[in-house]
Amino acid sequence: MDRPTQAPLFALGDANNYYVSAERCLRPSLNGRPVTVLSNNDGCCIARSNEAKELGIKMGAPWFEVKHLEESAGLVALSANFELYGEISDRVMSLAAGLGHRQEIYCIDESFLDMSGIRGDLRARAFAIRSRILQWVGIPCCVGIGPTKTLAKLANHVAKTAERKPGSYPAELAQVCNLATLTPPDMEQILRATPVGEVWGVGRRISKQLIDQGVATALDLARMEPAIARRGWSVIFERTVRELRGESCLDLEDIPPNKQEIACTRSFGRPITELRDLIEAVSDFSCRAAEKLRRQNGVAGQVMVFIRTSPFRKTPQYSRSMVVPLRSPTSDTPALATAAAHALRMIYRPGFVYAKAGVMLLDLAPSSRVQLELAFDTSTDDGGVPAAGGAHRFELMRAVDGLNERYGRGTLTIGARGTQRLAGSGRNWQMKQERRTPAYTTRWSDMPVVRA
DNA sequence: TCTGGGGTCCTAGGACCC
DNA sequence: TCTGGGGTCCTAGGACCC
Repeated sequence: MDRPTQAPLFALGDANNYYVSAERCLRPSLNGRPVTVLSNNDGCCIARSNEAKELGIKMGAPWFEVKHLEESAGLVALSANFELYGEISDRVMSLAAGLGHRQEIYCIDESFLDMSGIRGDLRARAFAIRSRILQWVGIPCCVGIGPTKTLAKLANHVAKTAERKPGSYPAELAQVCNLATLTPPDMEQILRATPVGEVWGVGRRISKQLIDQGVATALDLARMEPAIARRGWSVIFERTVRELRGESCLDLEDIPPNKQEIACTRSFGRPITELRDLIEAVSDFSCRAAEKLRRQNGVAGQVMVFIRTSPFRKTPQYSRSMVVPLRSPTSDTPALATAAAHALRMIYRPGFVYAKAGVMLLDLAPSSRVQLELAFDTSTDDGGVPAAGGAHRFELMRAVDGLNERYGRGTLTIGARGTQRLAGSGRNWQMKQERRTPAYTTRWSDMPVVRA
């Protein structure tokens, strides 16, 4: 318990081209081929193999713009299978945890590790974990180590780039890069070779502003006065500069905080104009969002709904959202779905071609106390919105969630009749079914769809 | 024809109050 | 003609991340 205070040291482990690598775990025949994974409705490329990157396919590239590469270059495109990626991620994360004493799972394919005070050859340790993940799960990873999270991120960038583009950085930094062991001149070289836009926290907009002011590399940014960063941009950006200079400002968050908002949004697979179709979509989104909410034992105080036309089309544009406060916070699907439908009716305008809609649950709180209070409250909300209606109702919801988790989502749905699959109808539906090979099909079932 | 989804945080500006 | 100052709270919008 009483570890002496150490100089902080962080590692960032990150899977390479994660979604593509996950697909390759199941289908080794994809190795060596250009592969891309497509977003919902096969809209755009959200992951690319190195071979696909070499074809010039950009992150987020619309599928219709690169589709011709299927014919001309043997590009393989797959519809995303997020359930699979989640399950493989769990395995990767549990192995990566061995790298440090604490782990923060940052996203599906990245985790930060606290390596402060760990003795021995850290580089060798990271290589050992890396090869274990590759061997046992089949996912290639890179590891970056540094005295701050921002520098660990940068080290990871160096490790990945040195591997993929020989000559960009010293070859001995490929796959695992520990910036903490570099001499100051070597460190300067690395920073000088890194475009400022690659620094974690510097996005497109700030990057452009920095370059306009002659701050083009990570080294230039590290030499900026933090006060200037704050005055010119924000406190967040000041922190980025400090971290880049080696001053640790961001702690490891090994206990994930509960979400402050929960969203479910989709682009539609086809143009939508009718209110009826939007209501079905929004009911479905409410349902999914409510499940996530109950999973974190939360209740929502507000529901937000938005609808919008496509900004990429020349057609008349319309985009509106509305927040509906709930009289009492709840995680009850019908209550949330009714509120969402109510908001939708308020903002819907006929005559537009809608491309996207979403439901967000806001003003979240832990449910324990509220549920207890509601156990004695069976009143209905304003406008006929049923209130949560007691603890047994909550139990019913959880039971339905359990069935859906076990037998596949959509086994049982509440309230929304005829939930139509407007979104998520991928091009390779049959391939998706095929992919459920025994190694990963703990939740598949042939149960008939039952609608409550 | 066809352009993802799900988050966090900060800031500016308006409303309101004394 | 001239038209305070400072505080709080809320929201919309914009930036960032993967």
